[in-house]
Amino acid sequence: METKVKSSHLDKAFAALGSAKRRGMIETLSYRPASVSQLADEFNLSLPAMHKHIRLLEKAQLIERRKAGRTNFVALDRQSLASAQQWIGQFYTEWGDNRETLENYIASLK
Amino acid sequence: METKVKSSHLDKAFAALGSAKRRGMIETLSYRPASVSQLADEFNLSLPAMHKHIRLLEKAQLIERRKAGRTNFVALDRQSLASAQQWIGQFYTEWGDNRETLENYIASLK
DNA sequence: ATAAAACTTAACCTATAGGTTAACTATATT
DNA sequence: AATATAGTTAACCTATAGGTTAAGTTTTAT
Repeated sequence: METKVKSSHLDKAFAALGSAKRRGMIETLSYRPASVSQLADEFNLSLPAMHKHIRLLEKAQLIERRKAGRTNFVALDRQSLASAQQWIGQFYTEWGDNRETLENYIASLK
Repeated sequence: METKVKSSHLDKAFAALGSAKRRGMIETLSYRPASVSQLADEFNLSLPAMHKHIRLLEKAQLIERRKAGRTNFVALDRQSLASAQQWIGQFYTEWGDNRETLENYIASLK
């Protein structure tokens, strides 16, 4: 399994996920692709504002975009999502946290 | 399984993870707790600069802090990491992505 | 040919990130 | 008591996020 990803991609992916609005867009796109206008409409954003979110998500490679006529469709690209999840997975594992508490650690230093 | 988390916490956690430096700090803390000075030293940052990162990570609840004498120790708090991972898990599943491509979707609209 | 639709781009504004240096506080050492 | 250690806080600077309005472009509809 390949885990190493260029750091700047993870930077952009995590940063992009740091907005509830954009996470909402990702949720929307998890059901089906949508056009820029449809998203702008759903999230009550002007086209220029949505455009900026789209570009951010695109640079983070969280979505892919394809133009059809005058309409721009975007779809989720689950690979960056996977990379982000895997990065976290290195340090968090579902099967529990049996590490010492900070308190114990400090006590152990004395 | 409880998935719902106050949106602003996820906002802060993901935003905090959107920096390679801070992800490095999290990796360091995944081995053992450390003091603010130790981290500043390891990451070649001034104390005020490190202080800001610490506060960000703390507000995102990615770390906990405890003062012992004049030294401030911080340790990973894996719960926010878990929340972030779970959020992503809703939309990305390891067992594959058999969804249609954007291209196919667009074709299907005609 | 004209006009409308679906963006895109540019100029602008405000807030926040992330660093700096300088000054201040609290704890430990000599 | 004086000094050094380990932070913290404040004032400042620059870059970027995320919105706005206005203008420009490309494609479709009339």
